Amino acid sequence: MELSAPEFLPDPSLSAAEMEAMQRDIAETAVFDDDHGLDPSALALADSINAADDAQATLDGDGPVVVGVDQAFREDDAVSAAVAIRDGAVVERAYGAADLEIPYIPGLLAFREGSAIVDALQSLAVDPDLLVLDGSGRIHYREAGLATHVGVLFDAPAVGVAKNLLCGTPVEDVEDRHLAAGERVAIEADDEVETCANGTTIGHYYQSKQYDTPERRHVNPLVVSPGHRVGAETTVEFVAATCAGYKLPEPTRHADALVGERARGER
DNA sequence: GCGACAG
DNA sequence: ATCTTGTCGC
Repeated sequence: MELSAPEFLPDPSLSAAEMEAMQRDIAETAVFDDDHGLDPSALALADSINAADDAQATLDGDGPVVVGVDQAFREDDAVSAAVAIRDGAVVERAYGAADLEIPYIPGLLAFREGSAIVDALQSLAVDPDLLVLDGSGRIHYREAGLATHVGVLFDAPAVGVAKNLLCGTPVEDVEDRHLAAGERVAIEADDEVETCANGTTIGHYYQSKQYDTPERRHVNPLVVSPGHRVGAETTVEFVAATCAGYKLPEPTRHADALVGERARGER
């Protein structure tokens, strides 16, 4: 992939104030509406074809390309893996790495892990139809979380998938009740989100998987939000279409597994 | 001042 | 995120 907005490269040496200022610019550049020419059902189709036979799908290769990205950490550097999936089959893998120069700071995650991700994506040959990042996108203090930052850097459709809520208020308390598979609860901007009006839908809780009997065993919902060029509702559709019976989207699971072995020196 | 805070 | 095995339940 080729950088589209190099001026937004996540330079870890910037001051916190400069990082925040950049995020405000990124949020203004970001598009939180559908601009991708991607049909959620095309992704669902790709997944169902999946188990059937990857080999054939790989040969055909005309479905949308979804790229999952994930990071892992070592002593003092971050490694990133990008896995491209088309018609349910892995068609390419790319790795990246970058020294860890700053600690984890809520709201500034992209400046800690971003360089490794950029490194990986720049070496990716295929042109993704959708990027799936592990973290928030629009659900962010300045509407410029990791998924939005990366999406804007490459001007590619992107969504963020997180396991925990960074900020914002769900329209319904999710702590009290376990959601059923497929359920979604909107997350609205509140005072913590400085760049848009309170009440704006900035993402959703999405229950990608749930056990039949929530009594003893339950699964926590995902927190999904638009990264770039995808609306909040479609973000849920995309994530739903890429989850194949597991809590996390398939592209993310692949990236997870690969980056794990890479970080442990297994590859 | 205190709490909250993706990975 | 990471340090880490088995174990309980679906």
